[in-house]
Amino acid sequence: MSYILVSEDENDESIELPCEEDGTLLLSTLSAQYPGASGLKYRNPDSGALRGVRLVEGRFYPPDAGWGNHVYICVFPKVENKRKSDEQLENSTAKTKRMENRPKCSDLIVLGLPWKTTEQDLRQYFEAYGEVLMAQQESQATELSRKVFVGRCTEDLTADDLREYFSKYGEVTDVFIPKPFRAFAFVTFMDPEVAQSLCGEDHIVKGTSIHVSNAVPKNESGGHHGRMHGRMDGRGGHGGMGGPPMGGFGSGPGPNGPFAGAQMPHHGNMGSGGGGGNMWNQGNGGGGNRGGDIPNLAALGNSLGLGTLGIGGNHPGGQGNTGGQGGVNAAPPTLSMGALNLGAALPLSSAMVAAALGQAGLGLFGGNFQSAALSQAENQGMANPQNPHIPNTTSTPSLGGGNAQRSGFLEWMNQTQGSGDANNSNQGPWPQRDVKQGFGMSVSP
DNA sequence: GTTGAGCGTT
Repeated sequence: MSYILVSEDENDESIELPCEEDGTLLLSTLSAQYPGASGLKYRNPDSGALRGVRLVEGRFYPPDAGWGNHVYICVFPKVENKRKSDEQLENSTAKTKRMENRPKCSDLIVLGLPWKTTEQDLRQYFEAYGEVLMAQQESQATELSRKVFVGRCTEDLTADDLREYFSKYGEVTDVFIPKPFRAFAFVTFMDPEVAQSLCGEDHIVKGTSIHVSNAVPKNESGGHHGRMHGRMDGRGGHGGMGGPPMGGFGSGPGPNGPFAGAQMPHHGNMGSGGGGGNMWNQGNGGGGNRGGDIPNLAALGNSLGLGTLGIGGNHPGGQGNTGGQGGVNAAPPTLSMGALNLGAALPLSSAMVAAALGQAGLGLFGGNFQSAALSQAENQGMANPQNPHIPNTTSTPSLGGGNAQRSGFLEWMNQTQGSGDANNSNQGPWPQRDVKQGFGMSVSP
């Protein structure tokens, strides 16, 4: 294992950072010691100039001559103050200008995370791009991961049997066997990692082959038994146009952008608006369980492995609520929606979009995301944070096509500001990065 | 027969 010397400043004490087997240095390794660092540079002894280190998809690549004995210096993203200077603005690239002209975003949704991903992991990864105010795994994930579902139980298996058997893996804090007999049980461990480690396995308990898997959240989705079926197909409603499927965000982008409704003091009205329909299929027409939509989204997000981040935020303090009254009301206590940033309600819908597109990836949401972070993300091709080798290049079929059967939400996403013309694809007031670049990502102003 | 309760209601 080789180490390279890294310091925060040219005169600071340096830290030896371990390289990977292929000789690269992981950005995450750097971030672990220098939170927020986004790059590396070193003094080229020949020219006396500073030289940047190549960074591709989360890996620093050594100079042609190898890492050598240079002391590498951390580079930190420029934060704030850029947009204030007209001079700098003029010097900036068109892309930068474009981004500076749009309201900053501060919330990211991160999809496709492994179940094992911790908030610490999220924080560590994203600190390279700026201050991370909040990194949250939907709150029940931690709780739920302590509990496993035990399928194929037989009636002779008692709670004590299960407790005794599973105790060899770790402390069992609870065993639940539904009555009347339903051929399954839940076993809760003290240590989530123990629970996690057992998932997917078959075990023999008292001669019975049982199957252990993740416990699915219960009491979710507004009473649809916690599953994604229910009325997500949006049929049977009475119509009306406009309004996103979730309802509550107003029929058009407000002064603060399309998600203003979620950020404004007044609550969205989950019960009105019509429109909507389903995220996945060709549902048209309205209806559907408004109140349940947000929890459904949450459930989906969780099933995808969802995390939310708040970066450098400038949220309207305490205002708004996540997705309107209905959603909040319908959210089970374990969702603790209040703990989510405002943007989080909508990132959940981003999860829906990404899921509908069969993508795992990133979504950026919210109002004030630092452009530095965004451009960093762009520069890195929005590599999958969990696997920098896999950029999210999944194609995005049929989203921008102006399909009349497109889902209400996607249609809404594509509408032109103020016009409500759903056929104006890709003309919405927010960048259609997800569509145009094929990333599983959306950015909202 | 492979996904749980009740509390009491933002």
